[in-house]
Amino acid sequence: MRLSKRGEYGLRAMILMATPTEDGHPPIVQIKEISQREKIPAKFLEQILLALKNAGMLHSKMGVGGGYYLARPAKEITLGQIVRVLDGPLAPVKCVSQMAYEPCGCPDEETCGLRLVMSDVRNAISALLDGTSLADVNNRVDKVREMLKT
Amino acid sequence: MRLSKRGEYGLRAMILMATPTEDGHPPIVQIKEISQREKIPAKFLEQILLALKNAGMLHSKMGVGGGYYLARPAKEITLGQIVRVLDGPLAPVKCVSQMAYEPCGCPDEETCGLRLVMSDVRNAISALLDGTSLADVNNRVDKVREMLKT
DNA sequence: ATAAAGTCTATAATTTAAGTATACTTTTGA
DNA sequence: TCAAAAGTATACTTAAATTATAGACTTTAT
Repeated sequence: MRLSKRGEYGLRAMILMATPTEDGHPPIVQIKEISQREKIPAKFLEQILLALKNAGMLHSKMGVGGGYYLARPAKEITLGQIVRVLDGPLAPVKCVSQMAYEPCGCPDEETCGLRLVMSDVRNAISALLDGTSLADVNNRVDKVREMLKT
Repeated sequence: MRLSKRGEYGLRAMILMATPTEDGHPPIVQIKEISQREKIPAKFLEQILLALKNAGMLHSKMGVGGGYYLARPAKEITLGQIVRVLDGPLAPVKCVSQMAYEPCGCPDEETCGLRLVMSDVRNAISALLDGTSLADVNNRVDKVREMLKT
């Protein structure tokens, strides 16, 4: 049940880009900066951000002073969306996937025990990842920081 | 977040072996039979059952009339145990694994947003898989069968 | 014009997954 | 006692996915 490096790096990068700045604007961030701060190979990150851009979750600006920034407000981008773009469906087995259903070959799907359970697992994962936005993540981090300060 | 074929086949085989028979005994089942009923390549299944045996979840009997059977009652074997043997830790990232923790390299683990969320995901998966025994699965299948009958 | 950025595509390196092969041991029963 | 039925053990192969690197190109600000 592992998240790939691709997925992990992409999530880290998106969370970083969703970190609010003084002014209200979505911060514009360079690949190089993300790469250094999160210790992600720059060329690998490049591909990941490009995929996210092509999926419509990021915008970019070329040239001097350019970089990437969120295409939508942080509270409208969920972790589930990001993971699906980078790692594919959330479901542990294809036959319980909402996004990419495929039969799994059991004689009778309706009475397949594995399917019944894995369907619950997929729903639990989806509830968490589709229910958590980038803004939620950063709010949570802030709360933890508050707690630790005292 | 995908379950491997190894994990999937192993779960299917275990669920099948946990299917109760008339007498109370744990049924003894041959590789060949499981392989045919579940459409799993026999030689691949062989390795999977061996791993499960070496992990103490199955016993076996060699020779004519031999086969595999559950080492413990079906209600004492959880899906989580099986998945861990065949596919490794449930956690999406190593740094939230209970069984096989490893640092994931973020500057500060306590305030890592990804870690906070993935920890929830791992707990949700664990709650379901460690909370569901082979007996639970078959009871559930029986219930669905009842429902469909009417 | 030049340097700083992203774009695009190819390819290399590594790892993992999935499946096959083969030689062996144990047990039963004709 | 020996042949057939079963599991044991390990090695090997193949294919695919993952992770990463390389290089040539485009856009933009100054």
